[in-house]
Amino acid sequence: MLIDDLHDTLGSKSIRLKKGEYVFTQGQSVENIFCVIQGRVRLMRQTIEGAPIVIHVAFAGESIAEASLFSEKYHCSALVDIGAEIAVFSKKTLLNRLQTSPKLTLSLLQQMTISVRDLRMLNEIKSIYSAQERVLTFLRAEFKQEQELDLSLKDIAQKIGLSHEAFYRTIKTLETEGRICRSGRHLELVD
Amino acid sequence: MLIDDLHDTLGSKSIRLKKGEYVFTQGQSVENIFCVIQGRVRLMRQTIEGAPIVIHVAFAGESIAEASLFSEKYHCSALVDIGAEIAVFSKKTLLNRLQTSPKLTLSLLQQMTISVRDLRMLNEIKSIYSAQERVLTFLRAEFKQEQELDLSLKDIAQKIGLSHEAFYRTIKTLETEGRICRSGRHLELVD
DNA sequence: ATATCTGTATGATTCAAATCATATTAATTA
DNA sequence: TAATTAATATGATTTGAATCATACAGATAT
Repeated sequence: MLIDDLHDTLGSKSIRLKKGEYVFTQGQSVENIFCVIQGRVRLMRQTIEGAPIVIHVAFAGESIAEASLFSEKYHCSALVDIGAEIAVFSKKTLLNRLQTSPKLTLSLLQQMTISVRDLRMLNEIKSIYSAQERVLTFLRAEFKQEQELDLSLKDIAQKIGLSHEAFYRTIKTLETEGRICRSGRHLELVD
Repeated sequence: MLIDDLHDTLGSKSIRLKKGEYVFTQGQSVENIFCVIQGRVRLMRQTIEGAPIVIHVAFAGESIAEASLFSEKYHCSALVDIGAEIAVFSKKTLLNRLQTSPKLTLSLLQQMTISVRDLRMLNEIKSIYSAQERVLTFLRAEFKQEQELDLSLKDIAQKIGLSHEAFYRTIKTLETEGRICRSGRHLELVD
């Protein structure tokens, strides 16, 4: 786990934030890299014309802003979703340590490759026009990576680029057709 | 540039492939990581039900399959688009060198952060429902990163998740409305 | 130079997802 | 516990992007 490597190498300082508070905001200069220890953080981007969109939802154990390690400014905002404890690592110090700690760098690199794969998968899913196929493909992808992610249906809808109404309807249809099973917000593929 | 770092550290071996040949295919075990020296390579993924979708188009200077550095199998296929010269680096050797060469690892890491940002941007763009707004947002994003990418209109359409017909129509409308300028396949934002 | 394929372009039509509206239930907060 | 907010749900309607079809230009290959 990345956070352990970070902790071993850098020591740790942590902050507690309540729901609604920001870890950082879009455009701020990048001073720190963070890890969610507890709680949940939502990475959002303010689009110029429309509503803010959620880029990522980070759960306990995940690092955030690693993608900004080589950037001047944060390209998104991090909004605390569920009261969180967050480890803080100085970007400058981290960059220095990376020069000499291949283990840490590899750990980060590995995490980034996972992000890339996930993002590509999501892009692929979003290229599917039919809502049914899109949802099914998403569920198959989720199923593969076996990590129970607890997102609200509304969040899933946003993640895969459907209106929440369309998403509700789609999962209802899929359920009636017997292609998925539901228990509350948990969705499961049949067969 | 990553390829220089790779070359310095690993030495280089290169292959020449003609249009239509595959550098690697989805599901093959990952033995090598590649860099495009000349030509163009299309990363594609075969979806189960539908048409193959283009994940990425790699131009000269870009590495491909770095995201598979920690994977067992390639999760996409690399199809040569324009006859290409491609540098080949053994994954195993590369992974070994990464243990001891922080500079190389950082170089890779930096490239991955760029990929992550680009992919997030694309996801954001694909969340926009209106074709016009989607195209405009794409052009704004392209404009920012200043690297003239020479994709066919059809490829751009696919990239941003529009049917090519809808894309042709949209850029036509945007042009008539004076919001973009066109010269052949080159699109430019007005003001 | 000719043939073949691919990209560009536009028209006609369909259809499914967005949108707007309104309840109902669940989850937070006071 | 009550009050408030957010998520789930579903109906009615609109709209605009996909799809199908066809044509032409440009690029590639023979």
